[in-house]
Amino acid sequence: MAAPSSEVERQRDKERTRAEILAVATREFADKGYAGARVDEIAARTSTTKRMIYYYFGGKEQLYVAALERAYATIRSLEQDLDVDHLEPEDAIRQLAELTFDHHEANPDFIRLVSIENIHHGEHIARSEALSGMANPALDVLTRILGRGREAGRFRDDVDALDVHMVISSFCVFRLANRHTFSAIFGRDMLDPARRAHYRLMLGDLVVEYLTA
Amino acid sequence: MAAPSSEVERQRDKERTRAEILAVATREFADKGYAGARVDEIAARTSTTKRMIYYYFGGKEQLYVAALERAYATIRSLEQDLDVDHLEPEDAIRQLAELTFDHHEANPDFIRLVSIENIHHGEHIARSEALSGMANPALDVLTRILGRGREAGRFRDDVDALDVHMVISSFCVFRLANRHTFSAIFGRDMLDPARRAHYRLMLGDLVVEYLTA
DNA sequence: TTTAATGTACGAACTAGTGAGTTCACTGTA
DNA sequence: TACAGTGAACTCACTAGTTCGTACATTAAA
Repeated sequence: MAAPSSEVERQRDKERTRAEILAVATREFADKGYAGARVDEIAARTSTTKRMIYYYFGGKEQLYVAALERAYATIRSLEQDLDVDHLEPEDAIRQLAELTFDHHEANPDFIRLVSIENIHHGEHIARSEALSGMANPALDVLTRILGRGREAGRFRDDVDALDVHMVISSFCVFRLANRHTFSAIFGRDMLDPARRAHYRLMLGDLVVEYLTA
Repeated sequence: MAAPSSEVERQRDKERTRAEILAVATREFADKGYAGARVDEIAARTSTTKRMIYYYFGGKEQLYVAALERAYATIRSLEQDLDVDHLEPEDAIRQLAELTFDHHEANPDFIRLVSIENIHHGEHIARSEALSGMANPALDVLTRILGRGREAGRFRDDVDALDVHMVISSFCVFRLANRHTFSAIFGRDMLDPARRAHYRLMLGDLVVEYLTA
């Protein structure tokens, strides 16, 4: 048979097992919340057993923190490839906002994990060294864009990068995180594909009009 | 002794007991989430017993729904006394936004319950007749303001009241719902009283500049 | 052969919910 | 006015089922 000595088709694979547990746990925690998620359920959805969860992660809480850390790391790495320094400040802001819009929409589990972590008063993220120090690359980009816009006299100067980031995040996060109650009360699905372009444009207009006022 | 026949100091009081359970349950669910909240803990924090929770509400889930319904009703009643029809559209919008800002800040438990309900995919709110139909009075006000602004040629016409409501809610909800992770990652407390006026003004500017662009 | 990785079975603690009985306020009746 | 009757409000103790975590045995790989 084919190469049994190489990396192909290993039955016992530390990384593979860890990664599978983490992926399943992320889905489960994002779906049910920390208290609502069940370790036995997570184990059942993997090809391994509950014993392995405790072997690799130590316990339910550490598994949750690991899932949270991985989710943040994923989003951060996506933000890395953001190159808008060659654009006009208005266009750069717009592109940054739209990238955030796209990332959030493409990663609903991340949004849900963040909501869940906030329900728990951010106690885990505050304790995690990997997360509490993790800077946001998008913020540096934003700082540069704002600086260029202000120098050119085109942007207002009573807000900083974090304020603008907050506005963009608010919009993108709300659209995902609160869609269920919003839909139940107002009968409008904020994630309806037919409305996507409208919201995306709206966010860009919102931020740019505010900054250039 | 004084009037034993009147309403004073009743030991057995249906309404009082129900209300106390509901108040404690609201705090507990808002604090721990649905799955994280403990019926025994809720009972312990009341002056009555767990049996009474089942006697009056039927079960944990019905208690949660009752707490959610009461929270929404409270917010809606606050929105009732909103009279801005005499103001210029720009000022009216600003005042509406600031009222929402104030209400959300004053009712963190409501925001948390909504977050929690969204984690549960809004399954309870969708089933609740009391909630799924409950219209938002602020939305009617908003519709009128937008109409006046558009007629006067001062507001853009590519957004409806629900879109504007969404922007305002996004900002106000995010500031409360995500403050823990935001603070852990960026080191800025969005609820710092010193920054309150700045955010309040920022929200008004944001919406007005967008609408009048 | 040694050790890392894995599976099975189990237990201690917790948790939602209930069965059964008690107390209290009030009402009609003698 | 005394009092038995009644139903709502309430207490206590218990159980059936769940859930996290682990002891112990086993297997594959180095």
